[in-house]
Amino acid sequence: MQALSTNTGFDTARVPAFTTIVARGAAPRADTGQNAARTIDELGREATRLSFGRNRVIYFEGDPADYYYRVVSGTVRLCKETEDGRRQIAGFPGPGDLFGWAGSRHNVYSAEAVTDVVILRWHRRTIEDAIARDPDAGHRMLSVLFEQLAEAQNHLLLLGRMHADERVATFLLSRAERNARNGLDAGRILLGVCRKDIADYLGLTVETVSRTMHAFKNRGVVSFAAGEAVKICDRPGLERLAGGLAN
Amino acid sequence: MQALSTNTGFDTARVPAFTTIVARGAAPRADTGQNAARTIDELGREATRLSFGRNRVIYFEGDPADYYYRVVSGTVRLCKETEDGRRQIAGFPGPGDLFGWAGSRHNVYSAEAVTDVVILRWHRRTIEDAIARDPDAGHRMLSVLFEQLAEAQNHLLLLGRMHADERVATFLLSRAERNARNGLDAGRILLGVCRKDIADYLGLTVETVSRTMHAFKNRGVVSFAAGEAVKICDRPGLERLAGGLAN
DNA sequence: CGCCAGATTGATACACATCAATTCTCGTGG
DNA sequence: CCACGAGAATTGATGTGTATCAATCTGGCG
Repeated sequence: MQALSTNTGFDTARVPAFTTIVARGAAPRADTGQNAARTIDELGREATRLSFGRNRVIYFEGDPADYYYRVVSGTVRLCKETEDGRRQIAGFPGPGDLFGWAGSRHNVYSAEAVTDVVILRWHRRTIEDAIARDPDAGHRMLSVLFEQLAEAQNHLLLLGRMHADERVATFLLSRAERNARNGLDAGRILLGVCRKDIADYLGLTVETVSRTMHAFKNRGVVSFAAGEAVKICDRPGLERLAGGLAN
Repeated sequence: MQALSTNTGFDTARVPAFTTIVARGAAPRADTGQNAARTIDELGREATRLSFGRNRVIYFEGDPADYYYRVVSGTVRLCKETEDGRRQIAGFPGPGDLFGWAGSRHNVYSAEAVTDVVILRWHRRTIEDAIARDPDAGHRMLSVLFEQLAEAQNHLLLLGRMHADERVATFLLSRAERNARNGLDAGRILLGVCRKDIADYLGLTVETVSRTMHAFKNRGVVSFAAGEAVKICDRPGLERLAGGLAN
């Protein structure tokens, strides 16, 4: 087991060359008071704090999955690509969200920085030790995983059976809800990811995403504001478009 | 906490009317020696043994998710439906596989019996108690979940970005591998589920599944045998069709 | 000001869905 | 043992939602 006594007991040995260690073992931001992440919070001192520039790779699909991560600031994308360039995005972890270590041996997806990001990283063993010490920590880790599994399974229905307009509406609503959870205005969505990322998350093309969003605008369901902001003008309408899958 | 001292300490109070309690707290079949399920095995005595006839519902999407299940025999489907009848299947748990309790509060998917099935059921609290007693049990539960999450994430790429022939080829190979894990002939696939279930798992229609499988047959990649059996004649060919996603 | 990546818009193509018959399979009863 | 029926699977003809290809537009930045 690693040294736990010092305030800054983090290792740098395994940090990939393209990463930069930004901070000492400071406590993670408490911006999202998600109870599910508490276990991780308590391990704040054992975390390595890393930052990645826009579009840098945090880890590759196929790499040994020995670490667990938490986003401090910025947005990450979890993605996977075929040789001929088709890409699927599984999710966009944001501040407070956990990701990584999603398989026994190797990562199933890559993780990349959508924006400049700051993340905390723990070795798998650190988490395992914490669970061994504190049974309650095990429950909380299980909760986190159950939530991620539920999210992935909802995503299956979207990709397998929903039409383009339902997919886009569902995406907009999920973004709005994320805003609400973070105490922001739920009526004004900051997308935070480009059209290509949205398309690859929804299993569509950029053209279809663009057309669908403009169709929503023309119907008066949303309007476009400064920057990448989308304003929800008719939430019930948007929910109807999402087909009752607004979660 | 429930009584643990008796050999047959299972409750019947919450068994839905359409289920039948078949057996006493007998040890589960050790047919699949998957280490990941060991935790559950050790709890065999606390399990309720249930059986369901073909197409009966084990639990509904939206029901409180208080139970965890293990398949003893038969095949289960995890599925979700829109009001207008579109259906997505997330997976087909078979002997030895765990399912259920996949969200904090409520089930995200329904579970139904594809064939006649026998399953073991534990209350969530039983699992939580086991984890509290035995830290190693927590790791094993986490492993199970990580595996399920990885499976779901692979399924995302299939549904979001793969063509019909790639989907079908991937499905056939995954069935073959399951056979191999269970000690059966990996060259002879017993589908065990009807075309509609395959279609809803792959995000296609029955017609497309049928056409694609026959196209494989005409190319000499597979051949059809008695019953629902499919014989793999050209495994490298099938793997090429799957597009390197044969897992 | 001019560059360039990202976004939009339009015209066309195509993979798969949909609709519509058959044909197969297998359990059941005469 | 065979006829029957019903659900499942196959096969064919046609439709359509979204991809693809191809410009054009926009906005941030050196």
